[in-house]
Amino acid sequence: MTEITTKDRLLDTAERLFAERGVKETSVRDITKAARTHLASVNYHFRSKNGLIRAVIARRIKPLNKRRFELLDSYIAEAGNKPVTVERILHALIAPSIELYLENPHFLSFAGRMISTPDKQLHRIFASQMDEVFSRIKDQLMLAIPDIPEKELMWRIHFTTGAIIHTWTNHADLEIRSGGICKIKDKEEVINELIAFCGAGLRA
Amino acid sequence: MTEITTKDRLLDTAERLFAERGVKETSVRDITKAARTHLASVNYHFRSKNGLIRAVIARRIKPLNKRRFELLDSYIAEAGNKPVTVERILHALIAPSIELYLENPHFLSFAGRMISTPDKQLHRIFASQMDEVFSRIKDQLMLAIPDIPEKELMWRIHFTTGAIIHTWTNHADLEIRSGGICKIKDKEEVINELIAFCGAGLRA
DNA sequence: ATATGTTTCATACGTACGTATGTATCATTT
DNA sequence: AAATGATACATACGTACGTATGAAACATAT
Repeated sequence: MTEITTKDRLLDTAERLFAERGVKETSVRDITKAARTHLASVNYHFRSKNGLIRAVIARRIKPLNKRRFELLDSYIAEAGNKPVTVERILHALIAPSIELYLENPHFLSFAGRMISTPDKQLHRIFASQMDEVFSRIKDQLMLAIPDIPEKELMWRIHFTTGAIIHTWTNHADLEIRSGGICKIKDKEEVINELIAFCGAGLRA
Repeated sequence: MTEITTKDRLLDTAERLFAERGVKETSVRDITKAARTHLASVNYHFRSKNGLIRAVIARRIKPLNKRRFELLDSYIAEAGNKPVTVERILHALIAPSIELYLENPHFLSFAGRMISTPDKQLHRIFASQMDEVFSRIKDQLMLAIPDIPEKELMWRIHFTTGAIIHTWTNHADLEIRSGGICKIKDKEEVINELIAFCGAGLRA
């Protein structure tokens, strides 16, 4: 509950409020009040509100992609000379995000929205990180399903991304609409459903 | 270029600026200035900024869903006693939105973002409209692919939605990343790719 | 114990915002 | 032509915002 430093408390609180209310809708005063510190602390620790936003993002995004690459590399090593299966490639892409979501839902609902933010600077932060991931995923998919033309593959990776991100941002609606039977808490189920859907879509 | 009434000019301008910059990031002053009218006109014609936001949404969302239902109904009639194919069901869901996007890209990139807005009131406007659509789409899909358990179907409709919305909001990234080969302007291609991907995913 | 660097805090500044008000202009009807 | 209602407009109010400043409290090291 109580974090060690003010700086961490600010990061945690900002992350939560950004997710719950939006970035523009959350004032520095809201954040510092909720973090039980003083107004000037954001400017002291992060230079500006924008600095805080960037710090919130930086804290989570690198570890997430690191985990994806670790998984992907392990599957590549495991497969030896043979291509990694589509399902394993998707698992490396999807599972780390769902795991992160269940550890800390705030960041990914925030991030999911920021991926389509009109703020070009913020958008670029996420887009550049995703480019790395897509590049590696695409390489592996081209080995796994070599018959799919590149153009088609790019569309399908795009749709896959959409399905994943929509799950970060809008699973609550699904839970309500499904009368509570589709829950993001069912981690394995979410991952398996995403992999089944996107896997079939990719091979289509 | 020049619209007939101030009211329409405000709607068009607001729609564009909301899409380009975001709702919170667009001030009433920005809108009225770009629409070449005076500050007070928003309050006069729409009561408040919030009223303007709602009017922008109302103008587009009903006709969009009307078109979807028209298509779906025509496919149902055409199929007679037999179930409508998955591909036709998806066509009724997808094609009207891509067509609207190409007529007026502003609304759907705005709407795509608003579907995951933390603003509960705004979110509800979109979510309630989508509930209607999902309900009818789901009924038809249950006839088309009766072997898929309901829970699984709901997940897959959710993923389908994600793929579509992500295309409204983030196709520009795909176009860049693909070196220009995947373009939303290729209407038939986008629709066909979406249908192929989601169709395969739904049947998986 | 004193000095030094770090963190906390109260407060102030300038700006931008949504909205309300009062008046002026225009169009329509009689 | 006069009256009436709709629209346009300039302007003011109060509030909320991000940031800056300078002093206070605290911790650490010598």
